[in-house]
Amino acid sequence: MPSIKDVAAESGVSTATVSRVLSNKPYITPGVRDRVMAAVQKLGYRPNQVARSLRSQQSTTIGLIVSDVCNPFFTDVSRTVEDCAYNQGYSVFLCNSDGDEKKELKYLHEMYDKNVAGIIISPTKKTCDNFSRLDLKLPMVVYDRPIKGCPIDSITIDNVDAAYQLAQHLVASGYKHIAGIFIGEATGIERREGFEKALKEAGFVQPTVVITRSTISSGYDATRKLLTQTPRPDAIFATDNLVLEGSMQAIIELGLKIPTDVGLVGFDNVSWMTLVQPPLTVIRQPTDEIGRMAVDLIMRRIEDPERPPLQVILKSQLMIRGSSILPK
Amino acid sequence: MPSIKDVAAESGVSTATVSRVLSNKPYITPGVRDRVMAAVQKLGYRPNQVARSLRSQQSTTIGLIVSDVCNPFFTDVSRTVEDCAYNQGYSVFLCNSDGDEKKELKYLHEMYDKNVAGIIISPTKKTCDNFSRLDLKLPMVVYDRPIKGCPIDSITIDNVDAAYQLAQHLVASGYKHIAGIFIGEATGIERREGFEKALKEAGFVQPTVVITRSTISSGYDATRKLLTQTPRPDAIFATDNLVLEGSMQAIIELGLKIPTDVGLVGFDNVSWMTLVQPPLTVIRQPTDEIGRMAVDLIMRRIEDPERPPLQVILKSQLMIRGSSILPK
DNA sequence: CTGAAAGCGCTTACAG
DNA sequence: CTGAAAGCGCTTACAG
Repeated sequence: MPSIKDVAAESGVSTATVSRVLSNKPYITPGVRDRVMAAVQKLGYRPNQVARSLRSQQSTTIGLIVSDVCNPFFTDVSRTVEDCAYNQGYSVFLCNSDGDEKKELKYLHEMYDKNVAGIIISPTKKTCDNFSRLDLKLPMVVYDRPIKGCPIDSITIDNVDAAYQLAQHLVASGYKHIAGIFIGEATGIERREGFEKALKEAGFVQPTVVITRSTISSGYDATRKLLTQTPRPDAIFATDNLVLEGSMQAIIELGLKIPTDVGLVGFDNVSWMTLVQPPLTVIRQPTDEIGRMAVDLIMRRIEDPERPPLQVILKSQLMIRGSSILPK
Repeated sequence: MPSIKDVAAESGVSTATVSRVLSNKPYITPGVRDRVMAAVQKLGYRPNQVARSLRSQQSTTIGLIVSDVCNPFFTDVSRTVEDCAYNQGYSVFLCNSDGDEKKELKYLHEMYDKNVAGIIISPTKKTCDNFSRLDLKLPMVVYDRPIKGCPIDSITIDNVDAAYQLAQHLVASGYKHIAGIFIGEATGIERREGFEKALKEAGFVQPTVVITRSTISSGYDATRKLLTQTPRPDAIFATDNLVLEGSMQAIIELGLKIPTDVGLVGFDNVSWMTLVQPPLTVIRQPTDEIGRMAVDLIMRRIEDPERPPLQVILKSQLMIRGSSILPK
């Protein structure tokens, strides 16, 4: 592979000049620019990004840490991030933390070592709690989860309010014994808060709450347990699409009917949710907007490390469908 | 951030020795090793991967090109690739080609410029056809799609046979007018071949075949068209999970019943497919095995660029469910 | 077993 | 407007 030296030799200028032409620096004599470009063309020269990155201490890679790209919420966000990054000439490093802070930390360091331009992350609980101690000296944007005590660019939805509305909707539909399945961290805490608020306002003294992990199988287990106890809940509120999927599995297996035996609602609007019978009522998160905004914020942070951090709260949307409507 | 010079100064040895200790090179006096490690610890030194990569012409990054990470087949493969790579000390660069060879080529070059250790790719049609002309001089593993006229490590399933079995199953179930929806490239061609073979053997002279793109909406459109013409097909064979999802949408919208009005089968075993009524009959692809094998092959190729290429063909599995069983 | 020195392929003050 | 030279932070023959 030709290096910048070969291009310099071919076009009869110094490597400095070749570098300047290629970086679109000003003050180049037009004839020189043409000669350099011709040499580049002729040799099929492509600048070595590793050398460029080492020397300039910059790069065109951004790191993206999700808890699990197989969760459709994160899949969608990742896709949008990748698209937007691509449009800005950046590429992305994808890592799954699995909610494991060890893994997350290892990835954060690895990204740092590889000199990424910035990191977009949905952090684990520990990292959320101790964000200020992380101190990676790198442009960072947090999404999906709230960071405490540290001014940083972040993108979230109003989870308390969204959960509140979703639970209110169940109440308004006439369900009397509503159970919620949440995870004990991140968005789970806020969603639980909104859920409990709505139920208390409706006069349900002690709402049933189960804490679990964000997987299909734990949603399944939790739901099975809930629906085989007495009194049996007549509606289930699932904290996210994975738990919701597990819940639906369990309900079907138990031979119960949605929405009459059990109402079912949750978070995340995944395409299969309108294919099942009945279709599922959910809070739709604006995954596109989240991804787009994350790239936007990280780019602006890379450009100006000193600008004041932005806390963006995006609108979510209650999608009412058959799974939560009791026939009169 | 401390550099190797600082560690050398702190431990009273040369940078060469520090480098040797950190790369676990042999012939280090134990006392020296300890002093260096202590200095590393004390300073919190982390080797700069960019510098290391530039100098050694190696790296611990592998590139992964999928057509679209939002397609659950690719999501699953990507996740496994990331996991396996992580276990080997590698991280992954994820890119979506969208089946666009321009984008794909740009990414391939970018990966080359960033000095990745190797690339795992499900190539576009054009790249499949002209693989030998690509000539990136980089370890490569191809998956999902067949490469012609070029010995290269690859991982596929026997799509012709899988489709043959799936179509045979429809025939055996008693469907008489079976239509197939395929894409005009990649796996679509082979799946169509197996489909047509089974139908011809069953005496269906001219099987109905529609060519489309691999998206939910094009599956939807194709199915709507098929099911509103006369004679109406009594079964639909969808080339992948996205087309299958669109098909199901269309069938529901038209008010037709599966499996009685229309049988429905396809490729890819996605978790929602057992949640819908009736659950869908599909060919399950071993996404885990594919991802694991891809990383395995790329590692072995990185280790030994000269080893003879392997063409791995993995077993798929016919999962018979309610969507293709006509009641007697 | 260890160090001095060259060099990976660029960019960037500095000088002219 | 351009070039000579230094240097980003490592690794690696080479010599001892």
